[in-house]
Amino acid sequence: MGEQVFNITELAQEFDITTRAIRFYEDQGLLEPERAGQRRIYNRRDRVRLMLILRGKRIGLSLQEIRELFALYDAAHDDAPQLQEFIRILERKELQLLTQMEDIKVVLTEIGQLRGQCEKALGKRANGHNQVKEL
Amino acid sequence: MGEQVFNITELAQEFDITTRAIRFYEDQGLLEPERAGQRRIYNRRDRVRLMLILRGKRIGLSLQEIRELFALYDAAHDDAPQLQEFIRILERKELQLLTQMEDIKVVLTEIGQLRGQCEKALGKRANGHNQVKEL
DNA sequence: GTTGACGTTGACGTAAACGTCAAGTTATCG
DNA sequence: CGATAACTTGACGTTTACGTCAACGTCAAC
Repeated sequence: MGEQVFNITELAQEFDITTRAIRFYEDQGLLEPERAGQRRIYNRRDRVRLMLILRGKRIGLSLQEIRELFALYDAAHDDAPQLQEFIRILERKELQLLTQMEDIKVVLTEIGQLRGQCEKALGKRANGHNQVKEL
Repeated sequence: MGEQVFNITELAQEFDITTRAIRFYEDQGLLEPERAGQRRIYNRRDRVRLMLILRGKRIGLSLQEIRELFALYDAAHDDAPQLQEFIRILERKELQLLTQMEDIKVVLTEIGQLRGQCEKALGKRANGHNQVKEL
């Protein structure tokens, strides 16, 4: 019943990234897996961290920002000034993300319009709904 | 009645970027302003392009991707295969953007929870004053 | 024992997106 | 006219996020 663990290639395959990337995240202080000798061993918590890293990247955070958030979150539980700082960062991020979502909505709308125009130009019927994968 | 035009520093200030960046976008084929002698003169269409570039960047497009979209959009009006290609690119982007929006929603939710925890830890009341924005 | 798969640590290379000079050009103001 | 500000084109530097070797360790299998 030992905790479930993973090695580096398993994680790399699961998340479709390279082992190099994972080691790089460790260099940057984003992961601290156990070692068995010199081999890295990742537990479920490490795996969650990796997921957070990748999601952070997808929404446009730099590795440094991700590290700062991790660090602040870790430190924040017992230090009031840190908590205040953490809240400020979160609020800034929240505003950025809301802007980003607005941008995305605009672009999605435009994409829809452009696709409509294209299909019209191709003589297709805009038959109500355009199935996204019919090519 | 002459068309409204701008110089490079005006645009830089308006969009809070450097002139270097604007020239760089031109190097990359994203802008082609007129010239008065060697000075660049931007019209409203150039300005719109610049806005599109910046919005593209905000949603995570590379300059190359932005250029491809511009090029395809320009060419797409009179070439059916190009139109098909354009549609494919748009659909791929659409899927990416939907994923990105999902990520953002998740993070916004987490941010809300974290802030709640922090404020609780600080003994504050969630007295409503900081509802940064509603979805 | 050695072969091969897998893992490790450096060290160096690379692409994107600019920043930062340097050195010259043009417009304007007094 | 000269000074100054604003603009120009290179050319090289910088940061981020890895990729790409090279050289070595290790462990099970043959």
